[in-house]
Amino acid sequence: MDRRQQKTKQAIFGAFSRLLERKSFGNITVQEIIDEANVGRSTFYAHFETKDELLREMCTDIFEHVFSDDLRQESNHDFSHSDYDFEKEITHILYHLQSSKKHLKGLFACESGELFMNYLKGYLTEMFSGYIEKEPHQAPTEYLLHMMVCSFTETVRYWIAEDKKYTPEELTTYFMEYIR
Amino acid sequence: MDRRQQKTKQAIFGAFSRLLERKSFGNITVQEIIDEANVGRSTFYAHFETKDELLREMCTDIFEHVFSDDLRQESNHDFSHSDYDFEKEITHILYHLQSSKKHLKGLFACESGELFMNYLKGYLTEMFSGYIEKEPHQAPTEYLLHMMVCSFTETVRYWIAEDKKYTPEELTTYFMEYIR
DNA sequence: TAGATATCGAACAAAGCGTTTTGTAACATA
DNA sequence: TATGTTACAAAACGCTTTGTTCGATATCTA
Repeated sequence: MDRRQQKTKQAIFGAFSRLLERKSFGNITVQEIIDEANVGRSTFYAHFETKDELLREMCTDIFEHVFSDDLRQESNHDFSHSDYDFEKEITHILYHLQSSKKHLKGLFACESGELFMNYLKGYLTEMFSGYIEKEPHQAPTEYLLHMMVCSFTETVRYWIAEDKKYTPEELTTYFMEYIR
Repeated sequence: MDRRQQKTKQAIFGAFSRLLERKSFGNITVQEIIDEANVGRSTFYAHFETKDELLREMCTDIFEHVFSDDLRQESNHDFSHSDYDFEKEITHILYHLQSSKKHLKGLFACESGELFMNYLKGYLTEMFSGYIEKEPHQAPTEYLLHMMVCSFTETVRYWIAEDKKYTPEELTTYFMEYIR
């Protein structure tokens, strides 16, 4: 890929990410993005059809980067016999997320987070479904799965948004204690 | 208040709510709202300065309606000795929410939900803080509070979004089981 | 009924969007 | 190093949406 294209794309991603930290997605204009990124108008549209497309692409980029090696394992998650494996996987994911913290902050902070969140939730739903049903419960499995997935994304949100200084291991402990 | 104003405001609230069920807040135009509500352009702007203002006003309306009697109690929530009271309060809130289901669906369904969610979370944070610290725990209290609040809003979202046919009592049971 | 006021409808400027064009600079390659 | 290719900046464009204004009309209140 052309060096110029890389630079432009990175400039736009960076600018967009920075803007997302202080404004909601809906209130950010293309003009602001290209001003912040210092690229021409036509250049922006050469790379992205729309603002939504930019968001989508940034999300997939990050998601694929964060979960690339996990996805390669063909995600055969079966935690039915081992709490330890489950915890290890959680910590593993948190490490990945930590390394992408810079861009994630904007994505988790505001309304636009929905999109990346949905990627994450899709992945987690599959992963967590192996962990459920270990103990008998009244609530529908579907409900518990939904709640566990949301609890995890909210844990991450709590962690990222306020720059909480916990290690992935600490956070895993807290999370496991919460969902018991 | 003038009967015409009431009718107009209700027409706009209704139209907006219906649109929110099928489109995200950012993609709804004022034109669509006034077409759906069947009111003139100038009329809309006579009532609301902007689209965001409409959202804000609808949220406060619903929130105040749902929690009006609870708020009057000066919210002296102290559940330190009684799980029963806590459960009763939860069920109570769910009943209120159920009665406003129509408008809430749009607010919970999409990106715009953030605003109403934040009202709700503010209220719940105060309420839940009395329930925490009953058992010793490793995780920071702040974290647990955040998680409990989010768990509740997610429970409601799960309930509303998919028109799950649980009674407030059933849902309370599930929620209490989850947060234990 | 009379006076007040909410609404309608149309027209308007301003801002944002997405496209197109032209000239220039950075690139890959031979 | 020379050459063709590609990405970029800048400006102009038509279009959509926004938010305002104004006079005419319908509907309220008292």
